[in-house]
Amino acid sequence: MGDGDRKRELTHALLERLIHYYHFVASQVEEQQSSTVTSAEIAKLVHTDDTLVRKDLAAIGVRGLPRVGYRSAEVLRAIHRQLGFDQPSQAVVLGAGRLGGALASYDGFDRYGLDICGVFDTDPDKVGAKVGTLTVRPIEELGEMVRRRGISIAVLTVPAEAAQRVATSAVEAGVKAIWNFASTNIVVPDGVFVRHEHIAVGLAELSYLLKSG
Amino acid sequence: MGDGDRKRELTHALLERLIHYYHFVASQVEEQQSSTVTSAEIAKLVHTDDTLVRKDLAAIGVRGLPRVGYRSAEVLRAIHRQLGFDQPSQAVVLGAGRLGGALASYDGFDRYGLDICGVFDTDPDKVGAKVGTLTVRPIEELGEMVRRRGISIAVLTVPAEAAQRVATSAVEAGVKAIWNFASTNIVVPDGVFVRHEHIAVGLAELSYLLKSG
DNA sequence: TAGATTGTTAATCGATTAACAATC
DNA sequence: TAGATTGTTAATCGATTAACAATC
Repeated sequence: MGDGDRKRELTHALLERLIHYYHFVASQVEEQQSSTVTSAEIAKLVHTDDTLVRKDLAAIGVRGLPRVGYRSAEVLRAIHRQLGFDQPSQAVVLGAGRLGGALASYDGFDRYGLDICGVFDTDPDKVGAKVGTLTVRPIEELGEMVRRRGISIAVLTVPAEAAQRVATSAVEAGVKAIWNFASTNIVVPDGVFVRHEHIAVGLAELSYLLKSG
Repeated sequence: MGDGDRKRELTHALLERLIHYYHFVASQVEEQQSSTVTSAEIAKLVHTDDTLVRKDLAAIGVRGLPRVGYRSAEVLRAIHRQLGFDQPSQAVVLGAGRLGGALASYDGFDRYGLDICGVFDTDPDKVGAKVGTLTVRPIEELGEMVRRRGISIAVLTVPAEAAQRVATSAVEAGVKAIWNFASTNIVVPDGVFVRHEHIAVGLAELSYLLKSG
């Protein structure tokens, strides 16, 4: 990317906040008649500070109107563009257990430019089953589909002992990022992103807050 | 809590790192014969810096051995104590769909002092079904179970339109924290913790990294 | 001892918050 | 105008990193 490129690297925290803003502003637009939203309103919904909201919006080029707030449509459009929701990423889910099924049939992804376009499993009993609008396919067909459709992301929900093997074959087929729900580390070549999702963390944190707070 | 109390408030980030350390040190103990681990080894597994690992461990009172590292058992014990894994928190899952089922049957919680002891749904077709070792119960029985067993956490996986209603009845029954997977905000009285889990964030972030990095 | 590793202080960095000016 | 809200700079805070001393 060139020096003059508008798109700067967003930090994890900012990215997360922008997605939250997007979510809540979109909800507000659906539920209410108002076409504008103030930084204080967004801040309240997202449990953060209004100054931070203004700074974040300024960072992605949204200008507000003093005494009015921000035009909701403009906020949505800016986040949409900044996060590249208009260039959808295609993903496959590997493992058609309960978690894989939940993720594959979750209909909240498309709003964020995410398209789950396949579910795979090794278990012959699961192959052929319907998961939402998708049909579970045998894992042998993964490589062909990834190559043919240029799929870039794999969502890994297989058991820990299969995780490395399945991840390796996904990467060999051309996947560039792995969202890993298996409770084990996986090793991938340089240039492949891995995000390890540690599902117990959220609950453990709540539990800790209860005990200490 | 008194001034002299040992247990200080842990930040979100530190809490998350400690859980990761716990997870990986425990795995390492299971897999290898070594009973010690260095800060550099932990740092590599968790993708962070070895200085930070030493600082974190010092913060929870673990002392290492120069030229050797840390005794794995001591690391585990300290995190275990600090995070209160020995005083288990009991939780119920509300909503027995795919996601609720996945969470209710996930066996990785107990290691962190978390005990899922009930699954509830309104759908008569789901009531009575087995989810892991649990049986789905009608939501009408929620209050009684929460009161009788002193359950403090509810994991909310019902559809958005039911979220507020179900959350309210859980709070009325005595639940003190809600792990909210419904894609809507819920309002609770002061003193009740809510953690909103926005499932699309992880995937959206990977997608963004692919497009920009 | 020499060397590897921990432990800790200081420096840096970035994110958040506070203050207030600018604007309609 | 007065007042509500954005926009932006400066101050603060906390987390991370770097440097290096302490230790076995």
